[in-house]
Amino acid sequence: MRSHYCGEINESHIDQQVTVCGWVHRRRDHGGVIFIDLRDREGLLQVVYDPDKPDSFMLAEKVRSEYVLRVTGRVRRRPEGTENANMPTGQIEVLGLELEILNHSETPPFQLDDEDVSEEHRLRYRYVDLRRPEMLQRMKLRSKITTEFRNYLNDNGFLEIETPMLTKATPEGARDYLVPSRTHDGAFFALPQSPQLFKQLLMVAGMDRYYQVVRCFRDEDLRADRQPEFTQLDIETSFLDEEAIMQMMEGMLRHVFAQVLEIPLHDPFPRMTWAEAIRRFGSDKPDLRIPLELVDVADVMQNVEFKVFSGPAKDPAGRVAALRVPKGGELTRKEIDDYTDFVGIYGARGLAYIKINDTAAGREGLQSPILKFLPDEAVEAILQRTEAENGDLIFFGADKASVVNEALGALRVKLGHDKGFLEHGWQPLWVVDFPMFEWDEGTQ
RNA sequence: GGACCGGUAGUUCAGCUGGUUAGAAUGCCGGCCUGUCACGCCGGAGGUCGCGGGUUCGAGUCCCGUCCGGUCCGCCA
Repeated sequence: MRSHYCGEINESHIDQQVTVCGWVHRRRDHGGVIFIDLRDREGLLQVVYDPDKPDSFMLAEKVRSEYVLRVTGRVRRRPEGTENANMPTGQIEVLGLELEILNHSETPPFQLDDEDVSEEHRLRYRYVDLRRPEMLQRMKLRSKITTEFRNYLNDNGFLEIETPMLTKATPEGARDYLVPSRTHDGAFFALPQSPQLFKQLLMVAGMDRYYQVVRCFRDEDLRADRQPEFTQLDIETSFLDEEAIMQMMEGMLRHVFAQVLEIPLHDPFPRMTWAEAIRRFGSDKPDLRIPLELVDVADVMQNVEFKVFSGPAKDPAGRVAALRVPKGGELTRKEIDDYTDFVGIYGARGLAYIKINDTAAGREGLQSPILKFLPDEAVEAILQRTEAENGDLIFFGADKASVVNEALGALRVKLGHDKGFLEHGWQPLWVVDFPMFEWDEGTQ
């Protein structure tokens, strides 16, 4: 019978006899003394075996990584100078009196403390991967987050209600996952892309405030951050206006961040219209941790000789924008070429730039393949509008507005990560006043 | 559906312009070690270089095909 978790034993247990069960995280055999770090869901505990107890000592010599043990022993303070400050249980240890090997283990397919194991391998041996303390922490974090969502919503009069999984197709736009019916030959269930219809039924019925931590399914191709099967917090309310909903949701996020991470979020969250987000960041979900912004320069490009710029500048559906990169002058030719290829993915046909070496030296202080196409007034206006400083670099996008937004928006994020512009912390933001419709440009 | 990157000991990787017996770290096995905590020291085992074909005197390396994995675009909110 286990008396304690490994990780919960501390100085208050000194001189007590305890029985712990867990996995061998590591074994250090010094010939005359053997240390075993025993692991369970609450942490690590050092167990010591001396030759004075020959039976258990001989067993301890046979122990290998990931064996499952039951250990009975006496908690004691570690000898002076052998404490381990890096371990929560580092002030104490258990002197092993008895040892039972509950299960042997084959050599693990990878080391649990190896950070570099490929995801493919970790998934193949998921039963080992899940033993890693990092995975445990993530599971605990997830559990804590959903618990705090529930706490907040329950306190605000919400009902947690489950909705069906095996249903009819409720088209959201994605492909449905289908499940063949046993009883109706040739018919299929569809797995829900979201509980949309069901929660609306609940509102019609007067349930008033509903939420669900719910699995949803969309049969579309994956991305690094997008899986076909995922969990969302689904909410529906009746008789609340937009303002009340926003405040309630803000309150929920502030509650969860405070309870789970002890991070205070802004109160209130800043708000930005969709149009402003697109204009300044080229995205309807801008990452405000990156301090780079798009600046419109179409008006100064309308009459330049350079048709690549003047064309989109005159086109009502076009956009010409600049993106200033602080200290971007340090970018190498190869890096600029790579970024040019990068924006090509989004349909941009090129990536013009100006390096600013010395703003006081006029055109002589600038370096750019397109400088010869631009009159002084245009160059002047660009430098002023982007607030360029010596050592900066300005990228340009000129094309259909959607191409410029997507290309420079993505470039902005990539530069933020590549060049260390990403500021730490959390920047929640409401983006409001989305358009009701968008053009389908039929790009296939 | 498309573009790009990758596949070499158990694991993570190196292997240049083709050239002797394919290396490192870690893990594993054995030996030594009574205070370590990524213990240390000594020794050892471990490879269908994803697969198939081609070029060549010679292919891990070059070419073609194919399978698998990843990232992104399309798609998806």
